[in-house]
Amino acid sequence: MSMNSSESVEMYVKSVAELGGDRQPVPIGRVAERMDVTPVSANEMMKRLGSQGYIEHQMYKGVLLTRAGLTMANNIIRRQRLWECFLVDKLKLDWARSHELACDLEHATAEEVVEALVSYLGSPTHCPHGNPIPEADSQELLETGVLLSELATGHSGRILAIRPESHEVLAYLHHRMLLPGTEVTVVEAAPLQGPLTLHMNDQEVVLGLNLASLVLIEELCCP
Amino acid sequence: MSMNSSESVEMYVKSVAELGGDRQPVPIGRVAERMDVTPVSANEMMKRLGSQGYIEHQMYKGVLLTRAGLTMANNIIRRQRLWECFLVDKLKLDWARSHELACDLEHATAEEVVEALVSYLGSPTHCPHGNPIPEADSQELLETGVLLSELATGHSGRILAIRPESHEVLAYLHHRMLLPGTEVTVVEAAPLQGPLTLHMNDQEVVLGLNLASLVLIEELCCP
DNA sequence: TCGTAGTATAAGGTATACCTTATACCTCTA
DNA sequence: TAGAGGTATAAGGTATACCTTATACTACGA
Repeated sequence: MSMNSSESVEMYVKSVAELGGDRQPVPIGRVAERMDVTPVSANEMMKRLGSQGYIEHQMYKGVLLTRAGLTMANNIIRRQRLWECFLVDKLKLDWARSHELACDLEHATAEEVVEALVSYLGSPTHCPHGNPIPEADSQELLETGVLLSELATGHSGRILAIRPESHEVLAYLHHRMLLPGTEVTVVEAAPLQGPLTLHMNDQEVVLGLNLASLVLIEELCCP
Repeated sequence: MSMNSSESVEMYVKSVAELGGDRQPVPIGRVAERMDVTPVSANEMMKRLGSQGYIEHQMYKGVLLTRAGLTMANNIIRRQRLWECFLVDKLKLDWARSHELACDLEHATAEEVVEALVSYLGSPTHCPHGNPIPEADSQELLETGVLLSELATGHSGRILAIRPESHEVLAYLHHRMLLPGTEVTVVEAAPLQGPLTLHMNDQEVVLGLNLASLVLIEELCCP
């Protein structure tokens, strides 16, 4: 019962959570991609995480988070999003950069710092990218909205959140003003996984489908 | 020319600086003690730091910081003391705990965060324990005041700073109200490295000599 | 159903950062 | 000046977290 979760272990558990490991088995190959390691390395680590009780490995299918794993993931995500709030709201740092800066800090943050940060920030509920901040030791991974990539042509919605994959993605979306709160309408969806054409802020914006799948939308029923 | 300074490397360089490696050779045994590793391990690491140009090893005498080493140490100390200010002034966390909490954060802090933190905190000049915050890339390790352990009997002074060795030490001194700003008079110095008897806040306080050597004093000429 | 893409495991290697044990060596003090 | 205590190095071990190469196995689509 060692409470030794190294930075590496924490990053893997967070990755599994962000790949949906709380609901469906996540293929280890996906984890390897996300962590930028070889499948062999990811496999080794999954074995370790399994023996430490954070994941359950279904052969040839993927890994699922256990309760302990989900709790750990939520606590890491909690820390990260709180730091993002601090970096953006207080330090006025770049919205797109905040994600990776917070990722460095999240592993070095004691519980008492997290709780003090919560009060200091006024108990924020969402990070600057619109993602919900889990409660401490939460067992559920909150999901908001539908993917912009799955919004039907002609339909409208308001951007709720951006899944913060990388600095690159965030900077790109920030530059096109695809930010939480913005209203968008899908004008056209090109065939063969082609890009979406969106109407927003009285402008037309063309967005790749993979990028659109990182944008979470609250569909507006009466546009 | 790799800008890879691992947490371990950073901690060793900081230790050497705090042991006076900017002025006199620090015996590697002292470094080993401070880092809580064996002399053999410290020796291995000193070899690496030497090859990376952070220290200079004088055989059987000790290690000295190079320019690069001193710059690194100052930047680490700068980060730590800034975080201490944030933790104590903004988050209202424990004065004694802030040192080690900041030590965790200091290695995970990007340059842009440091600079944003400086503005946010209003460019503080000293940490909550009274130690000066070095400028970015500073080449000089600032020293303030004289050691309380070297204050002559009968003399008075004002506490400038506490050398933050450990949580234990800080908690002890905090409990006795030995804080920056307090005025103290040395009433008696027991022989054979015995404890000091101090007069402060209309009370008598007895303090071990080793502890007194962690307290920095501005001597008051006309008590 | 066959093959391929993806998944699993074995074997062996690297780098970091520690450890122990043993030996040699220097410096300083009694 | 001799010995003790501290310092240096060699040799070999551990754990983590990666890697490559090779082999085997599974699942799924054509």
